[in-house]
Amino acid sequence: MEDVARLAGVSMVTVSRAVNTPDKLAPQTLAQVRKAIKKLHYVHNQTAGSLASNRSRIIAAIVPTIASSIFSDTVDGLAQTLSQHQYQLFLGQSHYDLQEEARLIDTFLGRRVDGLVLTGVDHARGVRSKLQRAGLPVVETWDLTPRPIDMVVGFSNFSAGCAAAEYLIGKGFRCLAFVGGTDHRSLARLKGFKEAIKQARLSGPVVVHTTSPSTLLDGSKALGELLSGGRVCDAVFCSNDMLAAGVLFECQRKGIKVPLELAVMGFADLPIAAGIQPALTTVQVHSTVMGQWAGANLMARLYRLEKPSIAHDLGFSVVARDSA
Amino acid sequence: MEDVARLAGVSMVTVSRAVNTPDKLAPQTLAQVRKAIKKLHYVHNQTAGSLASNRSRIIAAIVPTIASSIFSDTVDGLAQTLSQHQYQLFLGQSHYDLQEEARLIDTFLGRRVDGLVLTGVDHARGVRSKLQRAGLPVVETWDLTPRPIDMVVGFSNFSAGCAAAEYLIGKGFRCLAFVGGTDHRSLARLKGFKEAIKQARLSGPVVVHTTSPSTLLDGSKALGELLSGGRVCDAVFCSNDMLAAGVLFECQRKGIKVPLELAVMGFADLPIAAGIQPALTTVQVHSTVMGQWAGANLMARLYRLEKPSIAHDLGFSVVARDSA
DNA sequence: CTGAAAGCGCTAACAT
DNA sequence: ATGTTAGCGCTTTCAG
Repeated sequence: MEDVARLAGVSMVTVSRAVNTPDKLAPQTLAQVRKAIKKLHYVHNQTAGSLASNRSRIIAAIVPTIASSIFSDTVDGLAQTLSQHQYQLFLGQSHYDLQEEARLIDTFLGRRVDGLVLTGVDHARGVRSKLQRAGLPVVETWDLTPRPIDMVVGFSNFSAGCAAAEYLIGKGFRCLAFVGGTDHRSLARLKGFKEAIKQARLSGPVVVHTTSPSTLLDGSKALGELLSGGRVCDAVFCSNDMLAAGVLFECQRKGIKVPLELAVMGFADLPIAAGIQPALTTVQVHSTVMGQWAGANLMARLYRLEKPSIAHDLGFSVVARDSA
Repeated sequence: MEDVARLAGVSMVTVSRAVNTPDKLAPQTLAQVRKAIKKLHYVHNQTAGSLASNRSRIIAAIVPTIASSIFSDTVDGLAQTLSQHQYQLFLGQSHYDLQEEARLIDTFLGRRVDGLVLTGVDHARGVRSKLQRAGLPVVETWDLTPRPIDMVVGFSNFSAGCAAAEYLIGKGFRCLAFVGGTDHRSLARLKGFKEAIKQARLSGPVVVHTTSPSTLLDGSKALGELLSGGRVCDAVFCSNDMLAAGVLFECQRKGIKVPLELAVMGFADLPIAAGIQPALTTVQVHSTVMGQWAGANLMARLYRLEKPSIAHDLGFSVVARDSA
């Protein structure tokens, strides 16, 4: 930077300003500095900048997994917003393990990220207090809670589970099954699902647990378990669309007619839900918007533009298609 | 850090060593320092560490998109390797735009990443020289080239295209079609596909171009175009499995029997290929391994453990299933 | 609009 | 095994 300053005949501060706040310089000075930067192939060192300014322009996001497409839209929405503000994204995977999440949070804190996006509202002991002590903006996503660490955007997994059961019961199905993982959010959906069944004075549901992340293959296997069980169900609610697609494919293989012999319902409304044959009835959530909201509210807080809202319920909706 | 040092009755370097190289301390000293760290809730500042040590422990990866699952396994493989070495991952999306890739490279260089993983071997002007001048390890993926920027791991997209055509021709299909995007790698596959058709003295192929990233929906639409075209084809090669799945679903909707009336072949061997009904014949590539190789060779170079290889051909294989 | 001085919080290279 | 010294490359604050 000193070399650039010398070549441009200015001081180092001016070079710094040329990089960070170009509008605060006289156009001519700016032009000279830029020429010098180009000639010397100068690459501004953001690390030093971050240290001096105490601002990293980095946001970290932790998702359970990126290989399953369910969270990638949220990351994408977040990335969209961040790139508009020259922010970079650190990505971490918790693999559905709260301890792993806690470890990632520690390293991100050490790297002085300006903000953090978490998946879910269920965390390891000590995480809440550590983050509050750190005082950095945090957004929890994909769920709601009356007591967020800082901000939260999502929807009620419990209500979504209820809605799924109500939809199926409304369609006349009487023996319901649930296929899903054992993470906090899947279990919340299951709880809602059970509650609605109870309200309708039906028995069940039959439950098959899969290991997270739940894949297409888990769906196929789950159908097998379901069929070998004692009770014969007429509808299955899967806690994500991939699982549901796996069930659907297995039905095709086994010659089970959907929805006549078995209704199938998914969750998330991934692109495959609308594309698959028969089209999948599912619960739509606003995956991309969650990421965008997280990004926007992090930025709002970092730029002190406004008092961002603390909680935001994006809701969900049952999308009725052919499979149920 | 000074506070910790004082409380533990040691100097700052000792605290630094307790964090970075704990085995170089006497067990007792280490314990004292750790106690002080805990008591004061000290969070080590890696940014300052990076500046002082000139090493960020960050690797940046640029993929065309994360929302399409095709590259997420590579990112996952990379992340696996990095986490073993306490490295963090910056993720950027180029959206299939070389200029966008170049911009991302600039910001990553400014953040002094220790290494870079790129998708493809086709880049904007000036990128090669800039990276070579920066002197940081770079791995290009998902393709091969005789002249890598630094290291390259992948497979020949041209050969994969050939292999697809040869497989279909070997199965007796005579009028082939290609559905795929217009990025460098898809076009290389198309080139190979054409070459093999020419070698077999057949005419065609019929080509339908989609916009990248190519989705399920693009596949459905592409089948429409294919059917409305003049020539009636008996086999389609899709440049990724999602596209192929879209074609398959559309065939089901239109009552076209696969593979009897139309054979469908995909690319990448995503989980859906094996799961879908009928199971999709496809070209398998080693998506996760590419990421792992990239990570391992970046680490090898950064730790100077060995002279890493410059180019690595992971190959591919045609997986024959039911759709073709 | 531009500059001088004083760090940001840590680590490398030497010492002991 | 631990400490001392001297920065890493930038930005902040305050002046002018």
